[in-house]
Amino acid sequence: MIRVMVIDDHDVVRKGLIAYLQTDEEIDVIGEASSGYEGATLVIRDKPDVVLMDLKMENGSGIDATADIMKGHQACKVIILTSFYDDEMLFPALEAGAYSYLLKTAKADDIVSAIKKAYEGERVIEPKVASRMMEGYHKKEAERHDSLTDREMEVLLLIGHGMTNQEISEKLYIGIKTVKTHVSNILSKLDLNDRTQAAVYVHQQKLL
Amino acid sequence: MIRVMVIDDHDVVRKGLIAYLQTDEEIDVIGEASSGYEGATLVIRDKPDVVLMDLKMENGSGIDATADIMKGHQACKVIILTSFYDDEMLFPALEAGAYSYLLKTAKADDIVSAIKKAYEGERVIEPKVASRMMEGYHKKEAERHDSLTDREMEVLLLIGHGMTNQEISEKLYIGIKTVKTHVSNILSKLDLNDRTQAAVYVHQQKLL
DNA sequence: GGCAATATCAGTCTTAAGACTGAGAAGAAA
DNA sequence: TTTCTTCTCAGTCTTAAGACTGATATTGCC
Repeated sequence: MIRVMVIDDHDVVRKGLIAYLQTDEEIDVIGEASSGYEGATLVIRDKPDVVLMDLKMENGSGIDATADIMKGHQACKVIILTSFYDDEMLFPALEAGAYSYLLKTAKADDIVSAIKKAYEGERVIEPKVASRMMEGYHKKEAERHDSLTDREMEVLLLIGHGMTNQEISEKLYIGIKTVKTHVSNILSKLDLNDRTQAAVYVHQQKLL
Repeated sequence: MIRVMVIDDHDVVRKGLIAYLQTDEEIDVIGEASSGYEGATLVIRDKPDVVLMDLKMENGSGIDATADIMKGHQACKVIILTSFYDDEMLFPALEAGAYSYLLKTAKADDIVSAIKKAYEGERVIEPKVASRMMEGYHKKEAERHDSLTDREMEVLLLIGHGMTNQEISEKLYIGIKTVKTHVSNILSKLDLNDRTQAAVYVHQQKLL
């Protein structure tokens, strides 16, 4: 039996996924969690063979949770499940220790298959995503140098929501001076003139 | 038995949802579809009591599919399932004939409950969404009356390009004071706080 | 003619933005 | 250990933004 844990903040998806997985004889769902933090804790305690992890969750991202898991239970195979539009997260996910990377548009049986393959030591990277990876690789290689840090990207996305520096500082629990520093660095790195152009950038690059 | 059909282009979600629903004794899943078009056809042919419809699908939206269904099988209760960020689709959905409107962050049992309620003639509108609806209602009511003038729309789009007041004034051959007046009126009419939010608005409403 | 909507612009005032300089702390990498 | 990066924050200074009030010209409508 492959011991599996499902982490997804969408109750519908999680319960459904579990119900479907239970129909397979080789799979045993030993636990579930609705947040990355809770999930990481459970994984380290119960040490499942495979974890199905939603990438985007309200309380803490799947990336962070994956990184936490790898610290406490390195043998675990984390399969990232993601919706279509965040394939730019593939690299951070793999870097954090994710084993496979699937789109939610994948067939349900592909998920089951990916679990079994992961258990046997074979990675599955969604073809669509993999091809984009190759396209974007060289570009990003050049851009990466003077690219945004994690924190800066975080701030940039909040600007893309239309937030002021004050609001961002409250959201991130940091000083407004710090936010201003981040914003200045963002504008400088992306060669933009003001936050409005930054917001436009976010939407044109479909970062949101 | 309540005869249910599930329409969702995410195979994981669909299969999972079905597997979960089948565990309920009162519910019988009689069909499924991975696109709105295919789903509408099946619904009209097999006439289920309740339809679970994903709002965002790759091939044709859930709104259109719902409208099609209501033309061919009006007694059908369509429950819209949606992710968190498209509550602006509530009105179009209800207009198209949707019966209930749930977020995917809802508990799995809430979905089951919503199906039973729909079958018995009771609507379920997600509270979070409903409250926003009330907020947005008057706004939209007022918006249609004194929506933006041609000139204001012109200015709004330039803001959406990331231009400053100075640049806009040069582009339109008018004084910067005039631009400021337009901007103030735009922000007031659209209930926004600053030009950054205006730029975000432009892109979210796909005006550019 | 009178009326309403629109577009234009002035003046004043307050504040958020952003540039620039400098610097301390933590962590990773060499 | 030293070095580098990142994240944090302070202080100063300049300017663009935006609110508010008020004014004039034009157009179309009743």
